[in-house]
Order: sequence, then structure tokens, then C-alpha cells
Amino acid sequence: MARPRIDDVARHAGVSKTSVSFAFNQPDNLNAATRERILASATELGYRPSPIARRLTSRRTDQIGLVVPQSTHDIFANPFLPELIRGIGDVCDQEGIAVVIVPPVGGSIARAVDSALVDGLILLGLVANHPELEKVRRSGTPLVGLDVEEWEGVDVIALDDALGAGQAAEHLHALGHRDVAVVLIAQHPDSPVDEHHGISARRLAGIRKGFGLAPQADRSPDGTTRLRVLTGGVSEEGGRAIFAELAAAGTMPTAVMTMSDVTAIGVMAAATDAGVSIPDELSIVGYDDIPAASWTTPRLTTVHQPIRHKGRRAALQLVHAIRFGAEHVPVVEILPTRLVVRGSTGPPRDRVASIRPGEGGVAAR
Amino acid sequence: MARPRIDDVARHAGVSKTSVSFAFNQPDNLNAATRERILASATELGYRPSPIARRLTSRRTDQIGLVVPQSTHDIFANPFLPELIRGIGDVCDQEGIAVVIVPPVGGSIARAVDSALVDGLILLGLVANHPELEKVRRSGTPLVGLDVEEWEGVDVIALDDALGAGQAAEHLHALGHRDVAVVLIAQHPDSPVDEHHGISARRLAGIRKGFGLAPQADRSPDGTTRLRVLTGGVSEEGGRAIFAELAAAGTMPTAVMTMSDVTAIGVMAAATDAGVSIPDELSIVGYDDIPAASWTTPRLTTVHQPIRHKGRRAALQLVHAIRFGAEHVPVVEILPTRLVVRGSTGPPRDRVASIRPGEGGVAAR
DNA sequence: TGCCGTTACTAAACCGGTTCACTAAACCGG
DNA sequence: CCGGTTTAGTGAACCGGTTTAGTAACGGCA
Repeated sequence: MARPRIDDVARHAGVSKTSVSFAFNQPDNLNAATRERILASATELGYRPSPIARRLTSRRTDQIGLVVPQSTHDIFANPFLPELIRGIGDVCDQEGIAVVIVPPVGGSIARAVDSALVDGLILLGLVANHPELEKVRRSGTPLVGLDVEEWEGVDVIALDDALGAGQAAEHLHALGHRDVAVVLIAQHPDSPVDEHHGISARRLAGIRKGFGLAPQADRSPDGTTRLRVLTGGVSEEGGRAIFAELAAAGTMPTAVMTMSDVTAIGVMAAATDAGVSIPDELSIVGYDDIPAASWTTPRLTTVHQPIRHKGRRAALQLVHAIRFGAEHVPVVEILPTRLVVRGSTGPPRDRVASIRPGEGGVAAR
Repeated sequence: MARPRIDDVARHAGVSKTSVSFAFNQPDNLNAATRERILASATELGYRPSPIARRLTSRRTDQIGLVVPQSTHDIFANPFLPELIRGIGDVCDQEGIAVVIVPPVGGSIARAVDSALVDGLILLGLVANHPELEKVRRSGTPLVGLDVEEWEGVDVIALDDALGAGQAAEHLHALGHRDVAVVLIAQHPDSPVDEHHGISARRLAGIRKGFGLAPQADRSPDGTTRLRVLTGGVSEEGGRAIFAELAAAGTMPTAVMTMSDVTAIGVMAAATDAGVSIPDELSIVGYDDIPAASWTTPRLTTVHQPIRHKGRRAALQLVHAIRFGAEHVPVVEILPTRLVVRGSTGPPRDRVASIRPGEGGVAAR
């Protein structure tokens, strides 16, 4: 009744287990008749070589892991992830490698990594000072870091975060926005955003520069320009919560910049529900340029990043690192971003009236 | 230089390998001092128990596979999938089980399944007469089928496809639509849709009934009602292609029904680009009710299905099947669907003028 | 002192395959 | 008919852990 093993087949076919192994893996080593007999026995007994045992000798799992910093439920609320996986899949499908999602187990990324059945890992959204990062590196598995700072001996595929966010900030500044909410990424809702590390910190620096502010300042010396720095979850709901927070604050900013399109879409949806017109009463800028960014009305102004390409590059580097081991030379690759101006940004309302009544959106796409 | 093995640690710490194993798995079997010494040796040598070897004795991989009928690239173009995975993740994260994406390898699902490193499989989008299905079942791994017909000895989580699609059809019929395009799912672009099996066939049957047509008919006897049955890819691009196909056909239908929201969104985007107003000139109905269905303007009328719940149920049944083996009793569960009427459907234009000029949409969130 | 139950640890078997080193028989050219 | 090569197949070692069964040392108790 138990799963038949290779010895069972060998006995049934009257051969050694080596021959059974050959029948499946190196048929040319066997006489055609013998091979058929073995395969027939295997079929009759319902035998299939154990994938695990096979992996033990090959010492490869033919799997790579995508390490994400949050639960599967939360992380897949962001359409960025599927888009990234599409890129990873382009490489992995080709190579016969399966992709495993590796969320933290019991809150610990290191523990998840230690028990993960993979030949290599793509690390997503980990800040450089993450306490478990060094442990993960010591695990010995090949790593590719996405959106992390340069990292000794590890491949890194990242963006020029400050630049992309800075361009968006300049765009808003040029339109006349002086009171802008900036929504950073709340990774763990309870822990505050690190001002010195991570994606949010780098982008915030670019944004301040784009608005002509001093490095740590949220207001200009003359008080005319003001940044409201908030944090929100990366999901539609997170964006809706941000809008509610802003609406409850009394005065609304004239624009909102988010670190992800899905958050921006949430802000937009909540604004629309509340009868706030976009972009006249509120301009919204996203980040990523996921497909859904052009499904909204108005379409979302956002910082484009080549998500699928990023996934492909990460997978390619990882496959190379796995294949060539010590000979592999890690790469740090900064991918280009660009601001895509669509309909969700325009001059703030008080200036609209004096320039062009009616729709103040900037046409695009 | 090679990865240290358990024997290396044992030698270094001056104990047997059993003790090293204990240090990691059953610390209570060891004197505290010994345990610390072993762990120190392990750290010094950079030792970590091989996840594969571990799995060989435990005979569990602690992974489940999500078998998809297309490439990772194509399948993740549909936001349905991430939503499903969120549900699966709710269960798997809890149970310490990782989720693997299992696309066909070299076109063969059976081959992918045979080499998959999993304790069980969730099968997505496979028709009951799929040639490899029986092979997959014989692999002996626990299975849960999503959206398949009842299947001997296998858990099935599905929808009442005919009912949900039928309600949408009735809705369009009641609005006055008589010339409607129905976009079925093109699984393999080259192979025609099976009229008798699979999701598309079941839904089409419901649609015909909803329009008052005979079982195999695409026109009513009096010729007033007409269904144009097409197939398209499940992606925004697929939807855009469908619109192009319709636009090239000379006369446009007054409504389009699709089998997925993402296709509907593609149709809507292409229509908007072409200056076709929705729903006045073209009504659009989707299927699934993914989050993005309410990000469009107008919001998408669609058949809601409980996607995340479906994922959770599938994962729960699978975990149960894995845990209880022969004692597990397979279940067939039909989840409810409901039509959600939003803004993308309205009376066809020629009737709009006589009823209510201007926006003809049916309001809804 | 002798018996028993813990505690701490170990040798050997086992998980289910693949690979290495080797042999017996068949074949082949000179 | 002989030495050398090919074909077909085998037993044993190995992949890297866990588990089983057992032993030695020690303390407690009658």
C-alpha cells in the first residue's frame, strides 16, 4: 500500500536498482527490451522516482525562492509583485526552475531562509540594516538583492530611487504644489520608517531635493513649501486610509506622492468616493507604473520602473551565480526610471482658475 | 571550502553526528554545555543542516504546488492569480508551508508535476478531458482541483459557472442587448475551445439560457438575438485584441461579455482609446471581480466570485488531504457567485435616447 | 551493596535515489 | 583463435541528514 520504491521495481522486473535508475535517466545504457520491461513494471506498480531523493544526489533543488518581507496575503496585495514574478518566470520557465514564495516564518526571515528548499534567493524589499540580513548572507545560498544598497559580494538590482522620486517632486513643484503629502512605505505597521536606510529614505531625500528643501527639512526656510511625511500600507486599503487621515487633518494638501501605484490608486479611489476631484483638488503621483496605473480615470501619473525587466535581470544573475559558484562575479545594476505624466496631476486648484478653467490634467499615454 | 556536513561538525565538536542532529532538533536530549559547544562549532564552520537531506527522512517537503496551465509570464498577467494566492497564503503561511508555482515544463503538465518538490497540488484551470490529467492523478500526490467538474477521489472547489454567467446574460438581455459578443478563454491560442468541457463551455451554456437561446444556438429562431462567440487571451492585451477584432468586423455588438475582468478591462481600455463611450455605445461585463474591477471608470459590471476564499478553501482541503492521507474524504464544493452591477453596463444606445439621455449607467460601487 | 531509573551520548540502520568501479558476455578485425 | 573494444548490467559506496536501539555513567533508594 505504501509508495513503491526503486527496489520494488527492481525486484519486480528482475534487475538491479541501478538498471531501474538507468531506465529513467540514461536509457541508452540499457537494452531496449530491458528498458521497456522496467518501465512496464514501474507503471504497473505505480512507481515514480522520489523527487526529494533525486535532489539529494543532484544537490540541486531546481527551485529559487522569492523572499518577501511580509505575509503572502499582504505582499500580493501589491500588483507590483505579480509583475515582478512575470519577469522572473521568463527566465525560470526557460531554465526549468520553479519559483517558491518565501514569506517570513513566525516573523523571522532567517528561519524561513534556513529551511527553504532552494538553490538561490531573490530578496525583495529588505533594508540594508535589517537585523537578519547578515544571517541570511551567511546561509551560503546565492543571493540577489532587489532595491538594496550595495552589498558586499551580493548581486544587486536596484533603481536610482532618489532620481526617480526627485523627478516626480520637481514635476509637482513646477505645477505649483507647495503643500504635499509624502506617503512612505510602512513595512511593519508598528515600526517607524528608518530615515537613513531603505527605499523610503532614499526616495524621500530625492523628493526634498526636488522641492528645493534642505536634506532633513520638511519645510522651506520661508515656510511656503511644506512636506507632510506619512507612512501607509502598500495596498488599496492603505491608500484609502491615507486619504482618510488627510481628510481628518483639516486642511488637505494639494498633492499626494506615494511610493507605490497601488497606494496611489487607493488614495484616488477614496478621493473620488469623497467627491474630491482629481487632479483639480488633489494631484496624485504613484510609483512603479504597474499596468493598473493606466486603468484608472484619470490615468495615474507615476514613476515608471522596468518591473518585469528587473525580475528577469534578478533571475538571470541568480541563475548565473548558482551555476558558476565562486567564479560568479556579483554585479550592481541600477535600472533607469522615468516620470510618466498622465492625468492625475495638474496645477493646484487656486492656480487652475487663473490659468485654465475646467480640466487641468496633463494628457498622456 | 565545500559546504560543511554534519560529520564535519561532529568531528569538530568531538561528538557523534547524532548529537549534532539533537543539538538542532531535540536540544533536550543534550547537556546544555554540550549543546552550546556543538552549536558553536556549527557557527564556526558555517554549518546549516541541508534542507534537502532533512526532507528525505521527514518525507515531507512542506511545500505545495500551484499548477497553472500556462507560462508564469502569461498566467500572472491576470490579477485573479495573485488574489487566489493571497487566499492560499492565508493557510500556508500559518502552516509553515511554502507555495511553489508549477508551470508546464516543455509544454507538459505531467512532467512538471512528476518532478515537483511538493506534498500536494492545487490544479488551476484544467479541463476535465485534459489528456495529461489522468497521469497527474496517478502521480499519487494529494490533489485539489479548482473549477473542474466533479472528479473521482479528488477535492474540487468550483463555481456554479452556468448560473453566474447566466445572471450576467439576463442582465444584458433585460437592458435590451440583442447583439452580444461572448469572449471565451483561449487556453492554448492554437487549440479551439472545447464546446463540451471546461469553464468556457459551462458558462456559455448559462449565457445562452440567459438570452433565451437553445442549448447550441447562437441566434434566436426569429433572428433578433445574436451571440458572437470569440476566444481571447486572458490579459489586458487579449482584451484589446478582442476590441480590435470587433471593430474590424464592421458592425459592433452592443455589449461584450468576457470570462475574466482583466480581459474586460482590456476591451474597455481599447474602446476608450477609440473614443467609444461606455456603456452608451458598448456595455462590458467581466467575470471574477478582482480589485481592479472597481478601479476603472466606469467601474466594471462583473460576476463576483470569492477568489481569496476559494484559495483558502483549496489550501485547507489540501492540507487536510496531506495530513490524513487515506482517511481524508474528498469534498466537492460549489462556491456562490453573484452579479455586481456597476457602471460599465447600460441600455444599448438606440434605446438610451428614448429613455434617458446622457449617462445610462447603473450606479454602484 | 545491589537494583533501578535517569541522563547523556553513540553506532548502525535508514530515508530513496544516483554514481562509481567493475565484470561477463558478445562482437570484431587481423 | 586471440586480444581488444563495446554492450549490458551489477554491487557497493555515496548524497546528508534522522531515528532506532542500545550502552555507559551516575544518583537515589532500600
